[in-house]
Amino acid sequence: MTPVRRRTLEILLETHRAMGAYEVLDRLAEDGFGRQPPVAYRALEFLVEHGLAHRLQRLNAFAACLHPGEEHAPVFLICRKCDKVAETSAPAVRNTLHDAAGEMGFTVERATIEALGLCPVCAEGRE
Amino acid sequence: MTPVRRRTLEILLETHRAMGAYEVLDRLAEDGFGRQPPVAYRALEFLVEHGLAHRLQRLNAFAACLHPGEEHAPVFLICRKCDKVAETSAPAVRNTLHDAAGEMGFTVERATIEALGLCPVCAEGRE
DNA sequence: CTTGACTTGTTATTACATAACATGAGAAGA
DNA sequence: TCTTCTCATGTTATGTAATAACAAGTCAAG
Repeated sequence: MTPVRRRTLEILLETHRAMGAYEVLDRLAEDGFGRQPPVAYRALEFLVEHGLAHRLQRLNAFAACLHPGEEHAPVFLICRKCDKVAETSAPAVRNTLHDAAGEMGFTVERATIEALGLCPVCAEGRE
Repeated sequence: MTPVRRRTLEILLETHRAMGAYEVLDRLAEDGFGRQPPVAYRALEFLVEHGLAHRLQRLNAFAACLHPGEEHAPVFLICRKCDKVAETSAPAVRNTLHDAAGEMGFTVERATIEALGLCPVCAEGRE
């Protein structure tokens, strides 16, 4: 865990939002780190590899992992209003997925499960 | 259903692979349609909106819908070797997802479930 | 002290996606 | 028939996301 990587994780944790790589990069640059895309991408890649962050495909964004270390099957609930990301664990979902794939002879190595919708807060207010 | 849209769908069906928008665009151009990105993106957007195709976030790509018309909860099995996409339906997965989200007060509007792995064919041969 | 693995940084380029505007065809209504 | 509206298609230009390829510094093992 190096300074850039630590700072990147801190940024993700502080905002608690789905963040684009370039958004992260801007913050890193403010703190004196490099201003080039690979700086952010490499740090984020590292965090993802080590289970400290996740990549959200739908938004082309990243979010800090809320359950690092634990063996978990993350499911993301992304609010389309405020971009906040709730991460929940639903082993049953994963199991069903693996079973269904297995029936077709397909070997699942990695899975992405993302739900887009409204969080409780935004659902209360007017849309 | 217009010529561009029809041709776009045909292309997706013919290849039966996850295709990037620019890949689709090249084929459309060969057939005399426009060469600019919006041509492909609009046609693909239309197909997705009308349930004739799906967008695969992990690959930034698109694939024809194999069960158009049916009310379905698609789950994608993407082979990382040959890029072929198998689309299966796993209502149980969706149900579990909706339930888990509901417990947290989250309203699911759309969900993306994609599995990356090896298809039976590629799993047989050497990786 | 030197080799090798690794991290960070750079420049440059590629890939993906959309904004904004112009044109033309076809339907709906005066 | 003519006008108007809608919508599909096409364009130019730009914005956003991601990676390739290389240079330089650190640090531990031998």
